[in-house]
Amino acid sequence: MSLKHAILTLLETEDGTGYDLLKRFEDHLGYFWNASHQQIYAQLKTMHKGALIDCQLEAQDDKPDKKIYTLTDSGRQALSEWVQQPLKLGKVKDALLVKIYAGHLANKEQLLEEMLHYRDSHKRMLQTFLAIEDEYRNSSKKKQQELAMPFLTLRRGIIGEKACIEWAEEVINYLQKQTAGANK
Amino acid sequence: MSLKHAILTLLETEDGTGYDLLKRFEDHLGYFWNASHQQIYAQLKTMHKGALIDCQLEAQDDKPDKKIYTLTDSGRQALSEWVQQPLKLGKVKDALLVKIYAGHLANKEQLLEEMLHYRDSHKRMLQTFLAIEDEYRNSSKKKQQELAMPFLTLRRGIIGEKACIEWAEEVINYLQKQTAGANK
DNA sequence: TATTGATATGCAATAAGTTGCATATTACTG
DNA sequence: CAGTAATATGCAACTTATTGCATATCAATA
Repeated sequence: MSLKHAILTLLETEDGTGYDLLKRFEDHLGYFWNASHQQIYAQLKTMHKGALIDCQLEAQDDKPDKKIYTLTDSGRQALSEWVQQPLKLGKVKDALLVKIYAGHLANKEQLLEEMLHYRDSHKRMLQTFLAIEDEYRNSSKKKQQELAMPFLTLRRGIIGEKACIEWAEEVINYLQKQTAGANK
Repeated sequence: MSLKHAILTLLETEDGTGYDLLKRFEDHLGYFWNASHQQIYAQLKTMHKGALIDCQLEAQDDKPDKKIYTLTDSGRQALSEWVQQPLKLGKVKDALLVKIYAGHLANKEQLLEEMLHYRDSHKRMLQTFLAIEDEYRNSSKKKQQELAMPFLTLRRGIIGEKACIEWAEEVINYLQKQTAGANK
């Protein structure tokens, strides 16, 4: 399992509650890892039982207590062991491609619309990433060195989004020719 | 679930046994969908129960019987319904990026080696895809029209692999500078 | 002739992920 | 003052996927 390792990674950077982690998945790891709050809370419970993380209750007036999780030595070790050992190649599951593969069954106009939407989503994502990149490039040398590795994951996002858009344009181009031809 | 739809898609192109489907996942959909044989056989069973597919036993001398599955009308309809309706965005899970994110904990040489291996795998994959592309471009106009949509999925593969390689080069470049610097 | 690899199928246990529901507070908006 | 969104947590049921095991034949190889 790797949600475990994703959580260890986030906690290694900074302690936090389940909710914090959820936000950080959305904001920082969102491009390459997703997890629902249910999954995160369940995983934290398991990891706490397994002594990979500690939990401090922070009482808050009126609000329910926060559970702030921190790495234990054992958790830190598990993380660095995981980072050392090679990964097996991850499995891909892209339903959109299955759909395109079976695209002759689809209404071309509808497919075109979906592709336009797909392209635009990815364009928006790219803009977001580019803004973060800009911020990084304008930060201090020290900060840049600190964030060098996370920055490389951002680069993956940027390069990946550009690829998505490039491909989407090809598909859109093809579908537009098709639908234009059909209306002649 | 979408393994169901991936299987429907494959069977729509051509009837086949579970084993055939496994091979076709590996050879054709491999870039964007993976499934183990256990998953496929179990899914076929479920789909057969649900009357999305039919099953003809083909007796073979000595060898165990083949179960050749074909789409039913109901299966064909389920597929075209699925193709019509818009998808929700798929979730990404890329453990390598989690690892890079936590890369400051890793041995840089080891990480470098893993990235070199990653790049080379993707280079090989790209070569394979380019060869298939070449084959397509040298086939008849008729064939090209028939395979237009699957060809677009191949294009996704090609563009995606190029992006992987480009990113890998960036990471490798960074890691090489780091390890060189450390040895000075 | 023994072993390996490809063909061909499947069950059972476990792990991982999704969906739906549930609660409780605070802060903002209409 | 009612409704919505954000904060903060979790259970239970269900679906989906992985891992390990199991069987049986045929063809080629060592």
